[in-house]
Amino acid sequence: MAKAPIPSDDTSARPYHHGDLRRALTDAARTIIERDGPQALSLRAGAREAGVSPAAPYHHFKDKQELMLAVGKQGFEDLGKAMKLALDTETDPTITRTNTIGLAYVMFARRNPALYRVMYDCARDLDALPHEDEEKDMTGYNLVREALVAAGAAAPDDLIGIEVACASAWCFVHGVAEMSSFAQFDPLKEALGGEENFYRELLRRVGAFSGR
Amino acid sequence: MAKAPIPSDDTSARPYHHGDLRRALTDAARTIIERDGPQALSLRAGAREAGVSPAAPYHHFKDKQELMLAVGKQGFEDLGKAMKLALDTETDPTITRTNTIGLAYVMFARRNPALYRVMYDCARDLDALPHEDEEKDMTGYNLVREALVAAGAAAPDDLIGIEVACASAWCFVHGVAEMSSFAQFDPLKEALGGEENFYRELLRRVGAFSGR
DNA sequence: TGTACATCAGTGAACGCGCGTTCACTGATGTAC
DNA sequence: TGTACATCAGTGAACGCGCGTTCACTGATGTAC
Repeated sequence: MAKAPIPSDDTSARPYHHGDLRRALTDAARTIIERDGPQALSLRAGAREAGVSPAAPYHHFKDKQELMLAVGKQGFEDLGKAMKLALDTETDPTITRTNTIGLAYVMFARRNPALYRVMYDCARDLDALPHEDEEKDMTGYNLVREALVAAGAAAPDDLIGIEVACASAWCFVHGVAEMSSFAQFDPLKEALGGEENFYRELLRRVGAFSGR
Repeated sequence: MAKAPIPSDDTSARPYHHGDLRRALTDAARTIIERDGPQALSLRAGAREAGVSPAAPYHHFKDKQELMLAVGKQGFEDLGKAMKLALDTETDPTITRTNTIGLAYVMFARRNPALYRVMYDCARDLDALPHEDEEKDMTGYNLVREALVAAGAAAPDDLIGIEVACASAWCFVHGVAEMSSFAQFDPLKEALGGEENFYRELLRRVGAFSGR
C-alpha cells in the first residue's frame, strides 16, 4: 500500500523525473510553432508547454538555438519517413515515383506549415544540419534523383544534367510546399475537385522536366 | 550669424524634423533585416538605426506589425518594378518574356533574401497586403499570366488551365527564389559557368509547362 | 510683413513584461561492495 | 539483500536585458488675420 502511485488524478501524478524530456521538449516546441508561430517559441515557453521548470531544458540543450536545430532535424527525419512511407504504400502503378514522393512532401508541408518553415531556416543557417547522419539527410535527395533518372529526366551518365534536374524538381516542390497553405489558391483547389487533385495537377508538371 | 546651421559636422547637423522619417524607418528596417535577420527587427532597433528616439516611430506606425507590413509592401512594389524594368530593357529577342520576368524575380530574391522571406510572411498573414492598391499588387501576376498565355501554356479560353499554369510557374519561381541563396547549389552554379546561367537553365524549364 | 496660435513631429524618461541564462539546491536512480 | 554514495535530472529564485508602448514635454512649422 505504501508506494502505489496516487490514483487521485493520474495526469497530475508525474514522477519527478520525466523519462524523455528531450523528446517532450521538441514535441512541445512543434506544438508552439504550429499553434502560435515560430516567433512564439522560446525556451521558457517550451518548458512551460512541457510542464517543467524554465531551467530544466538546459540539461538537454545547450541553448535556444540547439533546441531549434533539434526541432528542424526532427522535422527532416519525419519528412523523410513520410516520403518513404508513401513510396511503400502507393498501389496505383500509373502514378510515377516522383509524383508519389512529391505529393508526400507537399502534404507534409501542408500539415506542418510552420514547422516546414523552421526546417527551411535550419537548412539555410550555414550547413546547420549536423553532418553526422549525412546518410539519413540524403535519403530524400537520393530517392528523388533515382526517380528522376528512372523517369528519363537525364541520361544516367550526364551527371550535371541529373543535378540540374534534381535542383529543378527540388525547387518546384519546395515552392508548391510553401504555397500550399496560401489561401489565394483556394478557389483553384475547389475548381479542381479538392486539394490533392490540385497538387497532383501541379506535380504532374515535374514530368515535363524530362521532356527532351 | 544667428540661425545658420552649425557647420562643424554636417552629418550631425540633422534638423529637428526629419523630413521623411516614415521612409527612413522602412529603409532602416530593411537594413536590419538583411544585416541581422528578420528576428532582429524591433521598433527600437529601427529607430536606433534611423538615428531617432524610440518613441518617434509611433507618429508613423501604429505598432510593430504595421511597420513590418509596410516593409513587406515596399518589397513587393520594388519587386514589381524590377520585373517591369527587366521587361523594358531586355534586348535579346530569343529570350522569352516569362524567362526575363522569372530571372528578374529570382535575382531580386537573391539580392534581398531576408526581405523576400519577410514579404512572403506578409503575403501569408491573412490577406495582409492592403487591398487599396490591388492593381499594383496584381501587376506581377498579370505580367506572368499574359506571358504564359503568349507562350501557349494554355488556350486563351481555358481559364482553369491558365490559372493552373500560373500557379505552377509561380510556385516554381518562388522555389528557385528561396533556394537561390542556398550554398548547396554553389558547385552546380560553378559547373554551369556562373549563377545567372544556373537560374536561366532552371527557368528554361518553365517553358516545359506549356509542352502539350 | 508681423504676430498669435494650432498643429505636427520630435524627445527622453518611465512602465511592466517575458526572455535567456545561471545558481545553489534537492529528489530519484543506479552501482559497488 | 542492504547500505553508502556518486551521478543524474529536476526545482525555483534570481540576474540583467531589450522590448513594446505610453506619457508629458518641447521644438519647428504653417496658417489666419
